[in-house]
Amino acid sequence: MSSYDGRVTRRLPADQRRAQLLRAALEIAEHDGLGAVTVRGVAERAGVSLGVVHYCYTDKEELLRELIGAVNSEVHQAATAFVSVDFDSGAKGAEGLRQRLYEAIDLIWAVITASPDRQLLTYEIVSYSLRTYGLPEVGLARDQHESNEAIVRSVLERTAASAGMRWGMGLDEVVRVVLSIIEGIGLRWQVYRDDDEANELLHHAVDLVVRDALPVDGA
Amino acid sequence: MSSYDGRVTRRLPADQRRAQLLRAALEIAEHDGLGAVTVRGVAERAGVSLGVVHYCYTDKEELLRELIGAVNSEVHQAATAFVSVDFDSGAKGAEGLRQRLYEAIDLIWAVITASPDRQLLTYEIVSYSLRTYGLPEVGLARDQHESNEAIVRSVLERTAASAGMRWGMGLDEVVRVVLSIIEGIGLRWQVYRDDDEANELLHHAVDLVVRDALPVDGA
DNA sequence: GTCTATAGTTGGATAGAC
DNA sequence: GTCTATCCAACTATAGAC
Repeated sequence: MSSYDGRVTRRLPADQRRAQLLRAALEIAEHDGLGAVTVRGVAERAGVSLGVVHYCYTDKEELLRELIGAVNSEVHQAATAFVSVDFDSGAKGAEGLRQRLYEAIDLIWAVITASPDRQLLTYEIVSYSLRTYGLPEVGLARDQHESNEAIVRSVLERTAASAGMRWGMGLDEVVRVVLSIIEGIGLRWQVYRDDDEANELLHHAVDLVVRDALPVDGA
Repeated sequence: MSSYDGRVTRRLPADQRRAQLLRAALEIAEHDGLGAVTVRGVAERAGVSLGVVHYCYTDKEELLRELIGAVNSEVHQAATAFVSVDFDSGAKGAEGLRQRLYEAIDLIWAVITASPDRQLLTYEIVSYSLRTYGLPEVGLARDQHESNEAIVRSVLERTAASAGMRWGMGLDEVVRVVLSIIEGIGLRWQVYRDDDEANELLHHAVDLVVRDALPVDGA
């Protein structure tokens, strides 16, 4: 028996099987949507028999839960990678801040649009979590938002500091507003797939937000 | 045979059956998600035999297509109703504009949060349209956005005019940015369901946007 | 023209083989 | 410990009854 990528994989230890199955599930979810993930489909894609999936995962829900966890973990990883990006160079003042934010937003946007299907999947995860577990336990959906919030916070904090500015409405508030704007533009982009428009909107958004920044006392 | 609401409905003309079935489908979609809509479930909820659904709708896809159309049509109706809301009274200038926008955003937000499940359904419709029909024909998903865009445009146009202001970055651009902000905050609200936070974010967003407004020449 | 009874497919889960 | 063969439920769709 051989898996979809040609490797012969008879009798693998459960740990490696789980990883292989998870990868197959992720590919299906990304390509055809979370709703298209079936136990049978995952087995087929991984080139194993149906029961193998149920040997590695007690039921479908556990598989999906792990799938969502994997997506969140990748989002989190991308977020932490972002913290090491440098925004220290450039002019001081509002104009310097604007330039830094343009740069940052271009980077963030590049990550988002690199995989539209993956991005769409994250929206589906939100729906799924809300519909399946309800409000009490939407933790799965929140993890994503918190990672994204960390990126935005890091960017807004450091760009402002290095430009000698501070946020008028308070860091937490700007962070949430900016994150919402990005998410909203992301949603709109899913529907229209107009890269130029999205880029324009993001820059307009930066322009609006920069107006909230004030010089730090004594700068 | 009696339907779920108690009315006896044997041998109804197809038109009325279609309407009844559509309503049942909508209720299921709203309550349990678009993915939970099954031909059987719709039949059961409407209190009719399974085949009746297939007599009224050739297949499940046609039913879903009509369901989405119905949702879009309701969104559109809500949008047009909004055009008759009056923003003509109040002070001139930036402060007057801000007050008008607060008022308008509160109204819009009330509509959105009146039915969270319905709101979540609209996100699911976007995913479904994209996954099922692909980019070539996402018209179904775009209809919603266009209705919403019409509301926002109408509001921004009239509030500014009546406050004697104009939009610095151009009406089309502000409209798209504001719509994106609202959608983004809506998405965030789905995850956190924090009414106070959402309200605060919306007001912050208004504050940012108002800074873009300029007095009209000769005002 | 409207609805019932039936068929065929796909899905999740398990008992038992190796 | 790992996988195969089998089961049963739920789904979409149709043929034919009234």
